[in-house]
Parts: sequence; C-alpha cells; structure tokens
Amino acid sequence: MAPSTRSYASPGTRPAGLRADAERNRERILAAARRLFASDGLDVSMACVAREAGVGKATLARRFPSREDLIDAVFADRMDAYVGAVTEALADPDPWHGFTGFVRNVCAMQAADRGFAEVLAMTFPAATALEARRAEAYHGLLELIRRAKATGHLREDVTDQDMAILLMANAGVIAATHETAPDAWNRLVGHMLRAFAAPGTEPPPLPPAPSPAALYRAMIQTARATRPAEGRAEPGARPGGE
Amino acid sequence: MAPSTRSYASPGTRPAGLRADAERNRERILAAARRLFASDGLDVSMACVAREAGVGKATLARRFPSREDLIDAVFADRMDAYVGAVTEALADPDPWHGFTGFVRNVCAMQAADRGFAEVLAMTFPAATALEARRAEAYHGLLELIRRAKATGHLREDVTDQDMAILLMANAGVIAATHETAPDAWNRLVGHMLRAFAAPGTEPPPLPPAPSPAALYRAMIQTARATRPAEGRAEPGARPGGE
DNA sequence: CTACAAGTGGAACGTCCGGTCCACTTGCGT
DNA sequence: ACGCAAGTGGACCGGACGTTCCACTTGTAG
Repeated sequence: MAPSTRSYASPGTRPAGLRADAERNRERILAAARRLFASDGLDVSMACVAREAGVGKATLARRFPSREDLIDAVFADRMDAYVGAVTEALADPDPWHGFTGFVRNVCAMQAADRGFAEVLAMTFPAATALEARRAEAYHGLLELIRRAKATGHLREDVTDQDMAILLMANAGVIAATHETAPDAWNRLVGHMLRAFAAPGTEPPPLPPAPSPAALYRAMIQTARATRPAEGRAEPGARPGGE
Repeated sequence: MAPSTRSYASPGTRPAGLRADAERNRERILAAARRLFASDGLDVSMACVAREAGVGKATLARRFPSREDLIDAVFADRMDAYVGAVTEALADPDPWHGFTGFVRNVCAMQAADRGFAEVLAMTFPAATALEARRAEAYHGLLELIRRAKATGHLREDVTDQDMAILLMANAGVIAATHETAPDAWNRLVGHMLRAFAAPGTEPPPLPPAPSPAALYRAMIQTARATRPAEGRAEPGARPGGE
C-alpha cells in the first residue's frame, strides 16, 4: 500500500502533514486563542477557545492536548519578536541606549498582550519552541547587560534576575490596569530605568503618572474581573421572607 | 407576603446579636479564611474555606453572603496595621527615612500575606470597613509624601499613584515568587526606592538578588499553581537545570 | 424544665470545566 | 468517480463550584 507515512505524532511540533481543512481549523484555533489570551490572560477555559474558534471541544483537544501546547504554538512568534528585540538592542552602537530601549520594548509587548505578559513571567517546560527562544533571548540579554555595564551607564549591581523581576512586576501592573489605565506600566518602567542608571548617568525621562481616577477604576475593575461569578442578579421574589 | 419582621440584615456590619455558638463558628470561619487567603490568595473557593473551618457551606454563605463580605471582615485588622504603618512613618522625625521605612513595611506586609497583597492592589466598594481604613491611610500617605518632598530627598515628580503602582507591581512579584524566592519582592522595592530618591540623596542599600535557580523554580511554580488541572506526569527529565 | 426560634449541615440543584467516546462527514489519493 | 482514512462535533462523564432548601439540633429566655 505504501502509505506516505509522513505523520509526525509528536505533539508540540508543527504537524506538516495535516489535511487542508484540519490545517484551516488549526489556524482558526490559533487565531481565537491569540485573541482571548491577549485580552483575558492565559487562564481562559479551553471550552471558550473552542467556542470562539467555532470548532468542537474535541477538535481543540485533539490538536492541542494540553494548554501548554496551545500556549507554545500561539506565542512562538511573539517570542521571535522578543528575540528580535534583544538582537536589535545588541546592534545599537550605544549599549546603554540599546538596553533602555530593549526594556521599554519588551514591557510594551507585555502591555499589548496580557497573555504574553504572563508568558514572560512564567516558564513552561513542556513548551519547547517557546523555551528555546527564551533561552536564546536570555543569552543575548546577558551580553547586553555586560556591554551596558562596560559603558558605565548601567549600575554594576544590576543583574539579569532584575529583568525577570521587572517582567513579573510589570505583569502585575498590567493585570491590574490594562483595561482602564493602559499607560501605568510605562510609569513603572520609567522608575526602574532610573534605578538601573548609574549615578551621573542621565536616565530616560519619566513618563507621566496615570490619572488618579483611571487608577481607581482599574483597581475596581480588577476586583470585578478576577471574581466574575460574584455578580449576582436581583434576588427576585423570594417566597419565605427570611 | 410574610410581614417583614426584622429585615435589615445589612451585610458587612458587625452582627452583635449572634448566638454564642454562632459567634464561635464565625470566628472559626474568619481564622480559616485568614489562613487560606494568606497562603493561596483571594481566589480560594468558598467551599474550601467552609471545609477548612469545619462548618457547612450553608453556614458560611449565611454569615458572609459574598466573598467581599468575608474579605472585609478578614482584612480589617490588617488594614489597621496598614494605617498604623503610615502613622508610624509620620511620627518619624526624618520624613524621608519615614517614607522609605513605610514603603518597605507595607511591601513586607504584602509578602507575608498573599491575600493582603491582592487587597492592596484592588478596591472593594462593598467592603466598607476595609475601604474606610484605606482612605485613612491614603490621607496619611499624601502628607507623608508632601513632607518627604520638602526635605529634598524624595523626587518632586513622585506621586501617590506611584505608590499604588508599586503595590500592584509588588503583588505581581509576590504572586510569582512567594513560594520559592520569597525575598524577590525586596529587590523590587530596593530598586524603586533608588528611583524615588532625589539626585544626591543616599538611597537605601539594594538587597541582594535572589538566586537564579530560585527564580527559575518560581517561574515554573507559577505556571503550575495557576493551572493546577494541568498537572500531568512529567514527560522526561529536565535537561539543563539552570 | 420547657418551648421556641436561632442556628446548623447535608443534600439537591444548576452551571461550567476538562477529558473521552463515537457515529457521522469530508478531503484526497487513486 | 470512488472509497477510505483522516477529521469532526455533539454527547456523555466525573468533578468542582456557588446557591438554596429543609429536617434536625441546640442555645437560651421565661
């Protein structure tokens, strides 16, 4: 029979031998997941993704057996942009300028995609495509930090751990403010770059603070969004009055 | 049709006329919630709280109809400590020293109680006891910032919004690291205090960075903790345990 | 001591989740 | 054109959650 057994069963890798309609469905799933992850974070239910994509839950589960597989496929290209940001920064003739630009760029990527913000603050051992790119970017970051320190503009006591911590912190700010104060993250980054600048170095200008009203609305929004089930309707006509 | 005998069951207020055993159960619920909120955040299920307290779900629901009511009762005393921290800072003869100490104290409170970390990053309009104390602390913070600026040690462009942003950022760091790198928050605060210090002012020393291994473990932990259902058998040994 | 209301927890919903099964449909090589 | 395997989605299961109901227990006032 000589069946063309080009079937890669290995999950997580790009299944090249998919049937045309299956490949189309895969793309629709990825597009839907990209949308939902970006707006709602990584915790959206798989059922929601399937609904948004217009496919059955079984199809989603067959193509991406675990949420991590889906995350891996969805954010691979974002991670490419991440790696690209490091490369671009390394190409900057002024390493300190490259470093500050890199930090701002990456944090802006987080702000633009809530799911990606969380991805950068976590590790997914099973998401091999993702983690390979993360490792690559990490390598470049180490070199970028080394060069920036050599110029004397980046403080000597700043380490790559500080970048990880900044990404976690930024993820927290974005989770709280992305709806109503979408520029708040910029303020955090401005402060951190000030802290990273060696004494005598001119730090980048500090962005304006978000308005108090916007921040307050963000804090309410957060409380609501995290616990959506609490929104109760009117109790209605209850027979036994207490 | 029942004649409203005693209708005003205003939630959130302290029910003074509870039967003795009911009051005891109330305390057990509060103690259980305090424990669970502190270790797991505000999103623990009400069923878990009831189980931990050793009471039925109905009892919990009767005493605290919404999660916000429970949060209000649990964190009222923590908020007292929060107000106390401001008061203490205002009593410091050196406003800059008072300010830095306040920031560190509050962020340490967040680190010690994950639920409280989230409370400080959100607003709960229905939690009147909580919000009253928050407003009081906010008032004191404004004065503290004013005085610290007057000494010339706190930068002029720092505002109270920055404190809110710091609390959100710190909540993010703590959510990611509280298990395996419990000192990471300290590093963030150290950087922020550097950024807050006016040029020429000696900023507080920067705490040491957490170990790379601990941070890495924290990032894995976060991914697992957020999505507990994903826990499946590990496919294989982790290659490079960096 | 007694009667009654305040209080209780188990059980029964209704909803949503992730995972799996299976009778259909459909692309595609022939 | 045709047949088969790849692909599909509705249906079903077990589990967790929040809510409500109700028969029972237990303080406590008189």
